[in-house]
This record gives sequence, structure tokens and C-alpha cells, in this order.
Amino acid sequence: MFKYQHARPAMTVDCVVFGCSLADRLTAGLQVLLIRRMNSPFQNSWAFPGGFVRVDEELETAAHRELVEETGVKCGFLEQLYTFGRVDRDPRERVISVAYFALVKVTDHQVRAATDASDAKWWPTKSLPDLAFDHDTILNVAIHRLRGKIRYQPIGFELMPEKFSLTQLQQFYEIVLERPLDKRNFRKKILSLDILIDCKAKQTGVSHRAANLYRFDKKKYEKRSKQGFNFEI
Amino acid sequence: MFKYQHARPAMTVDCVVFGCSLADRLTAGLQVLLIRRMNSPFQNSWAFPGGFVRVDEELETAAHRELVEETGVKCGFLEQLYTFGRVDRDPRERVISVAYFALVKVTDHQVRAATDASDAKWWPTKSLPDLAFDHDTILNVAIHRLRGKIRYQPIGFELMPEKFSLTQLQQFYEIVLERPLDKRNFRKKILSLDILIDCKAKQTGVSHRAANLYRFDKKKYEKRSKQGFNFEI
DNA sequence: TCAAAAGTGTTATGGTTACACCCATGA
DNA sequence: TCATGGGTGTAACCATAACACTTTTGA
Repeated sequence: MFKYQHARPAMTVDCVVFGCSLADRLTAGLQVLLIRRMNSPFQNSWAFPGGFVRVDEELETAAHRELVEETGVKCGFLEQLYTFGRVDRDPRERVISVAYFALVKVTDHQVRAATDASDAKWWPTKSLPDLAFDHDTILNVAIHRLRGKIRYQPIGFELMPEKFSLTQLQQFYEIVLERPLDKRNFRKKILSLDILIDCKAKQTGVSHRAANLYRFDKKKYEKRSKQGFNFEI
Repeated sequence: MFKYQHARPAMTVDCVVFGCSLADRLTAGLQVLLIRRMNSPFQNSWAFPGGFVRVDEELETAAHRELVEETGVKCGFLEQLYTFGRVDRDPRERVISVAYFALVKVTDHQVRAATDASDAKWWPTKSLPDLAFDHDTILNVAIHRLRGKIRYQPIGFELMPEKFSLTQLQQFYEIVLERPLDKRNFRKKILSLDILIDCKAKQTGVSHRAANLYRFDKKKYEKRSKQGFNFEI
């Protein structure tokens, strides 16, 4: 038992994990990773993976831990999104949640539910179930952040496979920005940034002209960033 | 006494309040509001106004309350900045702080210290004392946010007097961005946005040609924002 | 009349947009 | 040979950047 002179809010972290499926036209689109809650409140509802912060644990560590525990996913990119603290956001008691914003390659991980989650899976953001707590609000903030951020930080690559075609990259931008982009202009722009490495390899198993594949040159990007280079799409 | 099964971090809010003094050349520059801590830890050190969040109080309400209590300042603009939760950021125990970012017109308020603050005053960001806790980190994040944000949101007006000259506005941008701007281009740009109202009044008591005064047309800005208009400097 | 800041237009440049056809591949 | 997506260049337009002199005012 821990005793305090004043009542204290509980502290949690929640992770909004985005993935992007480009595999086929039917499931294409932005995906978000949800777990099905095993316990009350909102038992059996879908929610973002997350949970209580341990008193001697860094916030970001807690976010990574909860994500792995509940879904088995280790994400490559994770940053703080916003802190949600509405007094009535949890019916049990005052709970303040630091939300994190994460990106993973959908193909990289087998999702498997555990601990407080009876199920865990990717959902297309366009057809989500009702979410627990204020998680719909959190999602809106996260999508807004993603949309803003891909314009001036090369985070799109976190969602791409290791080797990708320019068309795949463009598709990702179109999905997130929700508008079509001109193919020639997009290519001109992205190649002029000089942060892609030509893999000298082509797609295989496609029944049309095979696209050239590229990798993101993270080293080069970071070096040039320090020199004042600005990524911008 | 309040008892919990697990140890809980304490929750605080801190306010980074910016003001801008354009009155004279000597004190010109970005100012930040600090209080002198009355209690341990960091007794007598300077810190941002802030304090514990009550268990039934909204985070933003707590930020406003602490700011008024400790400094007497009511701010016009306040938004969440970032949550700082490093395990070792407070020597007493685990304290997670939601930092807020606020802007006030320096001229609007008489600063007066109270409650936990033995003193409260504006400091130029260019010559600050050592700050308590991790408040230097918080300040850096806040300045970075301010610098980014003035480019695409008309928050500069929150720091201007009600009626201001274009030169004053330009000075503010120069101070925050830390680079000179071209007078003609700045005026052309800001006037073309069509969000200023010509007061049809001039500066008084200056020993040179009196500048025309303007007001920010908040109504018009908000209306046009909804229609997809983007402020950008 | 002097000092100090206000106010004002034009040109060059570079980035963004719009746009249509041929190419390579597997079925 | 057909269907499918891959790959490519140019011209118009617009926003930004650079730049210097005249005007007004109070001391």
C-alpha cells in the first residue's frame, strides 16, 4: 500500500501505432493497431495498446513495454503525441494518459495479443470499430500529426518496406494526405532531395513493367539535416 | 491519506510564459516569466510557474490557476507543450510535468509574486539565471515551438499591444526567428494576408515620422481559416 | 535643419504546377 | 497482342528575394 497526503491521478501511456498496407488495392490504406480489452471498463471494446506507467520507469520505456506486451510489436519510430487528461475520460477514476505516436512496417511483425489484450490486430483507419475511452479523440490528433509531419520529416520511410518503388512511396503520401499527387512532380521532388539509394534492383512477380527499387539513406539524411538541409514534400 | 496499491508519480503542470518587450532597444527581446521558489527543492532558484494538479481539475485549468496564483498573470493564449517525465527530474520523487506554452502582452499585467513564489518577474531569454529542475530543457522545447509556430499561426499578435505598428510586428518576428527580415517584403506579405485592420491612427510622442497603427482582426482570421485560408509568413 | 524611423515598387529567380505519351513485362 | 503500371520533359505561373530613396515628425 502506498499512501499520499493528496489524492493522485493514475498515469498511463497509450500508443497510436500506424502501419501502411500497400500490398493490394482492397486493403490499401492507413492501418492502426488496436487491442481488444480483456478487462473492465470497456471490456471487449477495441482500444490503443497501453497501460500504467511504473513509478521508476521512463514514459517512453513504458510505451514500448506496453506495446510489446500487448501486441508483440516493436516499433521503429515512437514519439510523444499529446497528453490527455480530461477529468471524465476514464469512468473509474482520474487517469491521465500520455499518448505516443508510433510507426511500424506492417510486414515486419506478427501481431499477437497477450496480457490485458484478448485480441490484437490492424484496422484500416477508414472503418474502425467504436473505441474505448477518448481514444477516438486521440486518433484524430494522431492522424493530424501524421499528416502534418510527413511533409517535413522523412517518416514515411518507417512505414515502407526496406526496398520500395517510388509509386509505393507516392501511394503512401496520397493515402495520408488524402489527395492525388502528380507522378512526375512527385518523382522529381523526391529524387532531387537526394536521400534515396537506387537498389539497382527491380520488382519481381508483377505482370507489368517492373519498378525500380530504392532504399532510404538514413545516414545521409541525418548528416545533411545537421548541415541545415530541410526535407519537404 | 489516500492509499493506492501501486506507487504513483506526482503530476504537475508548468507554464512557459512568453512576453515580448519592444518598448526600448535596451530591453528589447523575448521575455519569459519566472518565479523564485520559496520552498525546497531548488529553494530560491528561478523556475517556471507551476504546481500540482488537483485530482478533479482539468490540466489546462491547473495551468491557468497556478499561473494566476504565483504571478498574478492571466494569459490570453495557452496550449499544451510537452510532457516531461524523466525519472530523475525531481530529486524528491517521481514527478511528471505537463508543460504549457503561454503568450501574454507584457504591458497588460502587473506581475506580483504569491503562494509558493517569493518573487516573480520577466527575464530576457538571452540572459537567464540557472533554472530549477529540467526547466532549461523545457525552455528549449518552448522556444523551438514558438519559432516554428509563428510561421503558420498568427500567435505573434498575442504578444503585441492592442494597436501596433508594422515595424513592431516585424521586430517581434526578427527577435523570435533571430534573423533580419526585409521591410518591404514583410509589409507586402502581412498586408496581403488581409487580417489587419487599419486603425486610422498614428503613433504619438515619437520624434520621427509617426507610424500607422493596426489591429489584428481575429474574427476575420478565424472565419477565413475555416474556409481553408492558411496564415504563413 | 537634422536625426530617426516610416513608407513605398520593380525586377530576377527559383520552385511549383499542369500536362501526355512511350516502355517493359507477364498473361 | 493486350492490359497494366513504369518511366520521362517542358512550359506557364506564382511566390520569394533583393534592393534604395523619399517622406514625415519632433527636437
